[in-house]
Amino acid sequence: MQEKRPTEAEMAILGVLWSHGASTVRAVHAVLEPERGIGYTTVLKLLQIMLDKGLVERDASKRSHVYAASVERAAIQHALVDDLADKAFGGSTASLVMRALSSEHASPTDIAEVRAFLDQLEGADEA
Amino acid sequence: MQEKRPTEAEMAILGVLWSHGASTVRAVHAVLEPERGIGYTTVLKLLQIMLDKGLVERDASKRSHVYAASVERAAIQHALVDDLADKAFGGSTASLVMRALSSEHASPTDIAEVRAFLDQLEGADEA
DNA sequence: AACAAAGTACGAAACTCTTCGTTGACATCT
DNA sequence: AGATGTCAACGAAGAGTTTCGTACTTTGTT
Repeated sequence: MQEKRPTEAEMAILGVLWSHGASTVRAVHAVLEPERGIGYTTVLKLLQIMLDKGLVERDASKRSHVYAASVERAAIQHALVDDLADKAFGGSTASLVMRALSSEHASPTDIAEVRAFLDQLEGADEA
Repeated sequence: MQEKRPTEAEMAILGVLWSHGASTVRAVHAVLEPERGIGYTTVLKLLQIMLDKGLVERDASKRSHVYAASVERAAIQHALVDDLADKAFGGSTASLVMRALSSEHASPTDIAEVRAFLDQLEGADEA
């Protein structure tokens, strides 16, 4: 069983791999450098560490190795949410959700989206 | 402006202070020792660090200092949720919420709770 | 072949977090 | 007063994370 729960820097890299697909170190660096001022070798090192941890896979058949996420975005998101629920909400997912929805960052659009999602969820239950 | 975002161990201590109210080091330790096997001096040190950071206040007028949380539970929960939304959900609170609700840890009871909360939220909007 | 460009690998430094041992102060009991 | 117990303060160690400089390798160009 593998350890879930990437660190902050690892999440930034996974974010790139998830949205851009398999990428070279250079490509990942090109995305991350402007938004976080991170060096090339830092990205490389992180990817090597993540390879050790099993968070990414790589194709080393060409000179520029190509890295791809080997964990699913949804799985990691679940792990992080459950972890936060445990640490800060006594394990209650419902508390976490309600707190999230009462944030000023939750727009009416967010609320509507969530409600639609909920309708769909319950519809599936009854079917 | 103060740094929000307690670490994991700090959250455990804040949890005790929030639910038990102001407490001595010994009292906090009594709660945390069984569930996490943490030493007395570790709790003390953590509380001293948290005092520096402004996460707790203390009354040192008696021999056994009494510590109290100086941040609100809701505020910290908000900060942590927003932080997670940024790091793992591209800043979208709605995505985070939906992911939380689709977890196997979200029971039908949780769903019902959230729906009720949503009804109330929208009711308030329309009023 | 020599040189430059682009890559990977490695090691180490700087930080943060967590942990606890040790020390010295103070209090209590006999 | 002396012994015992309780407490705060401090320092330091170990682990994990993030960072990058340096060195070595491979490829391409002249």
